[in-house]
Amino acid sequence: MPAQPSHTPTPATPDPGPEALRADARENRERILRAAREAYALHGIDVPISAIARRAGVGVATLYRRFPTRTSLITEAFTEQLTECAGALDEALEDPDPWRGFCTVVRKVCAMQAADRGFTHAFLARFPGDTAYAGELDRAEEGLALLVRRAKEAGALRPDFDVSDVVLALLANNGVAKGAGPESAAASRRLVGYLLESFRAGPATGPLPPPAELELDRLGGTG
Amino acid sequence: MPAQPSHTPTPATPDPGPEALRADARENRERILRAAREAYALHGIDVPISAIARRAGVGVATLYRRFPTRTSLITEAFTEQLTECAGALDEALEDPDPWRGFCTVVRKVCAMQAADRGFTHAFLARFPGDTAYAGELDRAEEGLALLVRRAKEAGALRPDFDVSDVVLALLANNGVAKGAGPESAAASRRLVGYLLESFRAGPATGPLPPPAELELDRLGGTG
DNA sequence: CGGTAAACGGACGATCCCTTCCACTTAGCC
DNA sequence: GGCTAAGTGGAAGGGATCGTCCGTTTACCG
Repeated sequence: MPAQPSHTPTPATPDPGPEALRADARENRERILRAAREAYALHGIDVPISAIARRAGVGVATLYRRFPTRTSLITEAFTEQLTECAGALDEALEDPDPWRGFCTVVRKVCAMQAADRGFTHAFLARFPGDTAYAGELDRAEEGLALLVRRAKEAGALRPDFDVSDVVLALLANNGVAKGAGPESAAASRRLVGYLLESFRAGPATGPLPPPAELELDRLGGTG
Repeated sequence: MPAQPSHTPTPATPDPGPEALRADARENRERILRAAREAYALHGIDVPISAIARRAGVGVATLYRRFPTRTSLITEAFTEQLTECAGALDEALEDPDPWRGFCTVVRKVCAMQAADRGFTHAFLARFPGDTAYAGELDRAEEGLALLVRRAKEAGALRPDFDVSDVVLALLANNGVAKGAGPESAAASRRLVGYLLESFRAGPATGPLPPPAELELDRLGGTG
């Protein structure tokens, strides 16, 4: 990355932010994001950039100037949904019944996975150098750990449940939800039903294989 | 496909079969299959043909003459494992305890998924016009249905279990097993532990979301 | 041992995708 | 209204993979 001309008004920020854009550019930026969300939801994050540009009715160059890298577009496109996830977690933490909160958040995130083919990929993929994601993820993991602890203390979640089992559930659900149609949504619901049932503390739970050391990053990489 | 010369000894079979090959060609064919299995296990079925050829120590043309299409190579490479699956199912059917048989076959196939990155893809992907697969699949589904019925009658498998839930489990497991390392094998084992527990007939099982109309084909397509 | 056809390998054209470049257009300010 | 810089679209460069072609090599048979 070459040095900027010596005295631009914004020396350290290559991205002036969406508000500083010219009106038409801001409009196009929104169109691109909308198109990207639609395309990702329908076809996963593997859709060519050119397809997104075409769907947005702009040229490829326009897209690239606004989102210099592929990942920056993906990141931006899914920020909304990530926020929604974080909100779901916050709501769950406010529920007086921690088990109900736990179920709700798991159901919600899994339903989002099933509804949007690209979501999990964006959710699980580690974007190098992307600090916004990292912060959210850390916060989410903290909140999740708290929720799990409370649900266990309430005697509703089985004691040998591990926080990483949430990731396990998300990955499993992702495997089911990848198919496009409405039946994959149904399949996802049924899987979550099974899983939540086995997560619940019960009388006759036998020993379980040990939890894998799953992290929210490190996963969803190459598959 | 143009007509053959009028009177070849094998008029209807474009593939003379591995035995009729020249010695060096047969040797190379085996090398290619071995290389393909290794590569698929390590990196999934997305590895370039050229990489497999290189690994096998042959040129690309050699590979293409033996396996005219990408899928023909994949099909051939995974036949062995499919046979193993069928064998596992047969064994399970001979087990006097249908529940134990059921658990064993689920664990086995899921472990194979976790051990071999390409396996599920080859297992679930529908290859148009591939009759060998179709026959095996039909047989497998029959056997599975029988096993499930027996396990239910024995009172070990919950009554609202559906045969398609096996596919559900495989897809879920696939989502977990996609990561390469040993921890994905551990994750797979743990998931299967959870799932089998929730599949087991128990006292306090609440209502479950309805089964999706999952078929062994139609899935694993585009994701 | 020599001939022939099968088999071989590397190079090649086609296709797809990402990314950059450049000449033209247009919004926003004076 | 006109100037300027931001913005735009399409074309072109670069990389990867698929599948084919063709001149060369080699196994097998007589």
